[in-house]
Amino acid sequence: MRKPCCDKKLTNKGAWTEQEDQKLVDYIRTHGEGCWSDLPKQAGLRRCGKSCRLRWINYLRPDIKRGHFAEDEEDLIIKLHALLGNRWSLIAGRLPGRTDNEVKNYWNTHIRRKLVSMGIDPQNHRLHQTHTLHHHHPPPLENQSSKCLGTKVNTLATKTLDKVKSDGADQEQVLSDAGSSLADETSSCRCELNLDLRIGFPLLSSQYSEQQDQGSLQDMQIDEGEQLPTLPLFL
DNA sequence: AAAGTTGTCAACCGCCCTCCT
DNA sequence: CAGGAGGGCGGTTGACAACTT
Repeated sequence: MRKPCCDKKLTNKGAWTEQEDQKLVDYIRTHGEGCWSDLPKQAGLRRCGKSCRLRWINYLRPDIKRGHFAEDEEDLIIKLHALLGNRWSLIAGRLPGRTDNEVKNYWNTHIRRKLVSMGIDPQNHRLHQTHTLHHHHPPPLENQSSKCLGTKVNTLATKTLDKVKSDGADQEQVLSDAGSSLADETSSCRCELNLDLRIGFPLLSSQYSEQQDQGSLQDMQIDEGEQLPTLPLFL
């Protein structure tokens, strides 16, 4: 039986009060982050150390960017999710001022639903069988490219995660390499993907939705070698 | 206006990993 | 090497708000 991390009878739970926030902020300003297990006692808080850490990281930290996600942030989340899966902390690490919790919540409440409504499986980023963008130009793109890309991306994702996990691997470099590597890998397929893993892309998801709403994507012709819209990823 | 439903997001839980002894 | 402690993470919950009937 695992020991609880703190005595539940002596700790408060639920929403933090302003006074508690102030105590936590004051303590960290003076002593810095670290040693979360001792912090509550030192700071005079009746909270579990983990709860203090979470409150600081997700809410009180001064460099946190709160509020609505920008379109380019949303695009980046989708791309990184296609590459890394539910590794929210890694994804959040690429979004300055965003926390893993915030990214995870945003994914579950906004992006996931959006992808589903567009006929895309949010887990593997593939189009469902019943949806196609190319009604007038069979065979559908997803049949040609997704099988080809799916395997490559899965392999690449595994490699990427291994690198990120391994000692001394620079996350920035690994992700950058993964983007380039995938571009190389996909060059043999019919269509190319823009996998630039940075904020700022030529076609934003909102524009994509707009075009889809207007039906323009359904009739869109994609010539050989032409670049796909960057989102969503047809993996 | 009230009741029911859905959406959002802060916070908690418990598992896993790493570090230290 | 084994075991414990602490930190980090992803999944889930629950309170509250917003919306619908």
